[in-house]
Amino acid sequence: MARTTGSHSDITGPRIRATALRLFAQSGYAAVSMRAIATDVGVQAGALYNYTPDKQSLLFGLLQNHMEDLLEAFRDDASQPPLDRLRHFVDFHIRFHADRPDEVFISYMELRNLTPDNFAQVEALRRRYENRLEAILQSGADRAEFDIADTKIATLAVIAMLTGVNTWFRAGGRLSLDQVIAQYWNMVRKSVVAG
Amino acid sequence: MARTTGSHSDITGPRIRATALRLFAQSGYAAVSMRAIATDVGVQAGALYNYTPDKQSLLFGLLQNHMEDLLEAFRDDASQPPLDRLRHFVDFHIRFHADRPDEVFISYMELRNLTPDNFAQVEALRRRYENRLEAILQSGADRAEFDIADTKIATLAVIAMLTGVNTWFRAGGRLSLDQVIAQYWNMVRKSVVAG
DNA sequence: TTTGCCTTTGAACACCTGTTCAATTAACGT
DNA sequence: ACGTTAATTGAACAGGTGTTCAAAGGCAAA
Repeated sequence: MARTTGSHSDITGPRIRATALRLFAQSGYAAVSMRAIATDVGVQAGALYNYTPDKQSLLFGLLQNHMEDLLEAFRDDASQPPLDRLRHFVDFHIRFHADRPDEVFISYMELRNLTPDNFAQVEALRRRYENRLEAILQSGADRAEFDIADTKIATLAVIAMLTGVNTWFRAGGRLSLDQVIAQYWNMVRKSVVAG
Repeated sequence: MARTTGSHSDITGPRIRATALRLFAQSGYAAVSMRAIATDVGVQAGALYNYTPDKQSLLFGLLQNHMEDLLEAFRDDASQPPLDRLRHFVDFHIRFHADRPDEVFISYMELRNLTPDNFAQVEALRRRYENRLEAILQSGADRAEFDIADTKIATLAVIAMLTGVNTWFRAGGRLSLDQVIAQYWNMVRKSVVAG
């Protein structure tokens, strides 16, 4: 056999990326072989190389796409009051990440499996996202509406707290996403507003 | 050659565990071969099997030790006011974790490389640690000194926030550990105390 | 100095790794 | 219907994987 019936790059390409994402999240980049991805998709390992130059690019593409989607999806309006902007950030961050558990997971776990160049690119994108939050916190601190000792640390603290939702939240669990967001918003708000 | 001069299990054993810890943290469990560990220690791969039945046990032992050390090191005094107990927790958690970056790292990253049985055991230890914090938050909520919607979520939120310190803190950086702890304590305190 | 134990070597086992490429065949435009 | 292009196979490559074990030799007690 060679080319198989129904085969098409518009179908195989996305399926390879989706499978790689799922398997990387499940078992880790190093533990997933190209043959395992191929078998799951239903092709031979060689066929993967029509869609990625190598395994590393497959991982990098997934992380890069995720970070770019994240940056593009977040809309901030600097003309709004800082507290409103912060609430929007908390709501957006939890919702966006809850929708993409696998992407979020590999974005944190597989960074060290990127080549130095690829790592630097993904890291730059993440820094840009963090800066968006820091700008909000800084704006609130400037107007004395927030009481924050160090905006850099507060940024990292808030993001770590919010992203932590992904380690335990499952749709259909004890709490709805709205309830979760409400409580996290309460905690974030109280932790930064001026007394 | 067979047995080498100066070889002794009291020396080789700890060195193997220390090397495994460092390499697992650096590159990930799946990416580190037994031969890589052996080479770093200065022995042949076969020698490792005098000290561990297999690679999996090497990882499990490291995680189990870390969690048991953590549980044993944390001292809580239920007769103290909740706010004092919480401050002690924040201080302890950040300090203990800052001292053991590699252990903390693999405890979060390599959980999925444990067999189901080993995973369950480590997870149980972690749950016990989380319960210690939840008891503090619950105690404060019971006395209306804390305002917390759901203590389970608040527990996870606080731990995620505090453990996040390890992703960026490096001794000798812009801020001292004391400064970091002070700011995190501020944020945690404000996020849970009753208004 | 001899004896027996402890520790390590080094080779071997069976199998898996990422990647390449000529051959083969389906799909598509004319 | 034909010719071109796109997609896939399947074998091959060179090397790496965790693990086992007989043989070897340093070590400590008698």
